[in-house]
Amino acid sequence: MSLATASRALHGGTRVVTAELRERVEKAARHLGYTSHGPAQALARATTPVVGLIVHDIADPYFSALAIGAMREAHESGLLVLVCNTFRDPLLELDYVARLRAQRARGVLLFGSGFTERSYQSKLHRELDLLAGLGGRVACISPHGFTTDAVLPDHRDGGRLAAQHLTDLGHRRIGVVSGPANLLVNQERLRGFRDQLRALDIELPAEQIAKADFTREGGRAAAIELLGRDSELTAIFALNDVMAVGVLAALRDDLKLSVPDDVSVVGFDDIALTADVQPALSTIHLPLEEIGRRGMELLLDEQAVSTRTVRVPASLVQRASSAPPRG
Amino acid sequence: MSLATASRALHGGTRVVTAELRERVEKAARHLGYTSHGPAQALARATTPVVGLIVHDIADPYFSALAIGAMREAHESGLLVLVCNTFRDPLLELDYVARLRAQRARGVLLFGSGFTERSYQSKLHRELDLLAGLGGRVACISPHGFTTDAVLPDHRDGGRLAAQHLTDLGHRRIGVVSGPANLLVNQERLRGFRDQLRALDIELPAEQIAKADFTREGGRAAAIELLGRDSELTAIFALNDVMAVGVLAALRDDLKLSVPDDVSVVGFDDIALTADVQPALSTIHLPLEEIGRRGMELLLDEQAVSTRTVRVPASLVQRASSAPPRG
DNA sequence: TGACGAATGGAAAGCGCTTTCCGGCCTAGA
DNA sequence: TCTAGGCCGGAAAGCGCTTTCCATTCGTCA
Repeated sequence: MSLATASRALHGGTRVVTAELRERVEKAARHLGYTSHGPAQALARATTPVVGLIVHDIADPYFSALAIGAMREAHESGLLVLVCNTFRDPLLELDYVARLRAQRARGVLLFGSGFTERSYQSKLHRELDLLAGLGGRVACISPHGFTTDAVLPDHRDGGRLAAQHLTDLGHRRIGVVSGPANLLVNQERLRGFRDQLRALDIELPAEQIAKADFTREGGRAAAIELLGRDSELTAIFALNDVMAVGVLAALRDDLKLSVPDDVSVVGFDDIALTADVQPALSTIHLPLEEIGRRGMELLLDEQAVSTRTVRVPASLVQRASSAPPRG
Repeated sequence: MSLATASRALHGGTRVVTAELRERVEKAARHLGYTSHGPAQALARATTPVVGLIVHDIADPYFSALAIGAMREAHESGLLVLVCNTFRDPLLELDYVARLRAQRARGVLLFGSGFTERSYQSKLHRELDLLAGLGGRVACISPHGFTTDAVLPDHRDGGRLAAQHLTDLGHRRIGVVSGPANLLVNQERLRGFRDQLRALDIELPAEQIAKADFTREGGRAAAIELLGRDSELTAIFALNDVMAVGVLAALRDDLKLSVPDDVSVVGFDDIALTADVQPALSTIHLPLEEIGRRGMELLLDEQAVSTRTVRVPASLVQRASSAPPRG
């Protein structure tokens, strides 16, 4: 019996084989402890069963929620997922795209936000173009500064909703804990927030904005700074939940202020456990797992006639951390 | 110029090449937009630059904390990580090991716990043996029912510490929210807890143990059940933090009981945000990221003379959710 | 019963790379 | 000036598979 026959029996492929023969081959394979050689198959078939996922930090609940959605979808298509953790380093991101290309990944799904720097964007774009030239597909979540298939949560409107919520409650002097200024998502969220305030003729001077990285500790430090600069603030909007949790910690542990009595807090993303923190966090909800799933769907759906965009609305979830300002 | 020369220039490999030549080749490669073909390299070199990570649920902070540690280590060795999410399905786990073997992954790192079923264990063991026969390495976190390189957090002692803590506070009637009975980690933690109680002549009747899956909702339902069965319980020990958060939610939202005044709660793992929940959770700390890192270290360190075992101690972190029983 | 077509097994050509082996060139020592 | 030894570039084999192309066999219809 030849290799050709065996290959056909094992994978069907172009031609069908008698059930009896397949049976026989499979038994022999099992008996010999044979395992097909993936790289060789990839070479011969000119395709691999793997896709790449690029995340900034898989330990961040935001990314892991997106990831689980994407992985579920990938699993349903029988694909393996190479998870690339950039540790928020743009250079590493570029490097990973190149490596995924070398691995001939079917596609690359970019999570997290792109950076605003033009040079970064064009470099990344070039890497992705090379990938596409090799037949790889590309999709991303949130804007990355160039056009590809993308799932676009409405960050802008989310920011707007947060402003509306806080102003509806009566807040006028609101601090903002912003993430890194060069992240596109961050910009969008902030822009929506500011637009809404402006529509109501409320000021948002620079002193009321504090920068932090997207971490709990960053949020904590930023909150302390904000209230140090202006103790009259009655509310704080954190541009993501992880930082919002830090803000709550600062208020509770460092500043001994009560939330929402002294200060209201609103976050963004609605990650897991936001309902369980102290106090339960009001936030802008994004269906993260669903977003991840849709992203992978886009990546795997070959019928791309043109660039597709899936818009996902944001919504407000009011919990215990926001209330009308005291007095 | 031949392919051989180019290959040597690009990767060094067995022989060194003039700097000038390398320069020239690299420029040409860049100019042509050349990207090496990973699968072909893998075939020729008989090795791949990828390792596999098997997790039950990457969105669970326990696993994502382990994962980030492992990924950091893998990145330092220039390896790509294939993350396989089993969705807690043992069959899928077996399937993933087989697929990683087919992909000729350098090694497979198993997170999470093994199941107690003998048939599962022997099947998994067989898959892993085949992998090892192909030169792949294997390591795991927590016991899996067979011997490999392993990082073994002291689950037993963690359980013991939890019991000691609660009994030291004066609790005698303690409920336990257990995870699936067929998970080895779960067994170990419970055993340690029970041993310590027994040493103090305290009963732990079956009615004081409620089973749940390892989720927040599971913990919540289990807490309601436990207190329904015995309203005199003064404390609850949840076998992991995710369930403990569910227990807190049940107490707060469903049963309107105060923690720790009415009921004390202790968790296990010390995942992110446990300090931020309401009230801050007393728990058994495990250095998760470090554990993940050590696991990958074991996996990548080829010098394995014999099976290596890294033991990691557990420790108590007392926060606000545990206190002496009322009156 | 003969011949034609369908169906099936096998030989062989690659897929894109690495690496061994060989041959030519250059340097240095006699 | 001649030769031995060291270097370096290139040809070619081979990694393990898939798939095309042929050859063969079988079934069927005239």
